Amino acid sequence: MKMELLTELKSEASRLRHLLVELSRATQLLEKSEVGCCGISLSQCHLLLEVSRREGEGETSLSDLAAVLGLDLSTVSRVADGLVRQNLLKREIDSQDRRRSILTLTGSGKELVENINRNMRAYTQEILKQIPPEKRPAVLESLGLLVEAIQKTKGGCCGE
Amino acid sequence: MKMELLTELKSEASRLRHLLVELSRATQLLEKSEVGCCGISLSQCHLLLEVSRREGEGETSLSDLAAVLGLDLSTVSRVADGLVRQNLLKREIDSQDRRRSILTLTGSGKELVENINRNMRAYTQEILKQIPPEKRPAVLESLGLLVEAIQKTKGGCCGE
DNA sequence: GACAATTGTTGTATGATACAATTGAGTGGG
DNA sequence: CCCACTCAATTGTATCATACAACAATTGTC
Repeated sequence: MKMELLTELKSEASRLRHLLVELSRATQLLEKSEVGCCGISLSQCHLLLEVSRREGEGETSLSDLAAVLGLDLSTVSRVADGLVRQNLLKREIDSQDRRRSILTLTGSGKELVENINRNMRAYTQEILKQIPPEKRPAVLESLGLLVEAIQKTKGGCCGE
Repeated sequence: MKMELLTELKSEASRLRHLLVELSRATQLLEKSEVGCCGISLSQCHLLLEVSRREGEGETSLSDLAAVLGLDLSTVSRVADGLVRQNLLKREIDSQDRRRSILTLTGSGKELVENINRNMRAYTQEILKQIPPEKRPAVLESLGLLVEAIQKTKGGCCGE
């Protein structure tokens, strides 16, 4: 009995692994095809969307973004540079704490985000349409479970 | 009626989008943490695993890999270079068609792949353990549906 | 055998990223 | 009040990942 469960876990794990690889390739191709069209790079896009997502929930500093995006501050600083240079973001010094830079969307920034959101919305709808309507709730629920499970599992390193 | 369905599609799409972003971040962090430990880079790891996966199903050339991995030939060529230099892969000229290079794992290559597989197996099992056993089959099925759906949806570009 | 197509390599450029060193601000203890 | 300490951001430097273009070697076709 115990044996069977273990075997099952292993075979499920192997399937999961394969699916994760597939998924990663699929979404990568996807992002590649989406990008460039907007005139900004992929990481610029991520950063811009994150700033947009956080507007209304208080001000966003570079270190906030670094934490959320899981990137080094220096990386975020440079990516933001690009967006500021393209007049999509504005950098302002926080008057409360003058070490912090606050990022906000400019007018063109907002427009671009609107555009990107429109396209992403259309795109995810297309994906959903490929899935039978009655299965969609299950797919979303499952994906949620998976994301949570991955986040909980802090990836141990090879050697340890 | 129609209206409701449309609204539902939209709200599901929005949730899907959010989940995809989360998933992408989670797996990215994951890969980052896994990598480096094996002494090879992330793309080297992908390539190496792909070569390993294809052993037994015939010989693997650089363009085969480029196609499967969705990368440019030049990229694959250079990534493979690194692995050959580290004596993990062997490059041999196909005697049937001397333009082609056939990649095969060396002894150390096989060892490393074994190691990586062991760790990835352990890791995906850990993820699965975070999901209630009765839900696992549904999660796997859903993920499969999703991958398929994404692959079918050829990503249209922003502007179009 | 000339020419088009295929396979791979190399030059060059860009993007994404991290780590280390540095600068400029806040902060708390003596 | 000043010093040591911490924190936010920037900049220098290095590496990896990647693409496109130009080129070389082969192969297959007519």
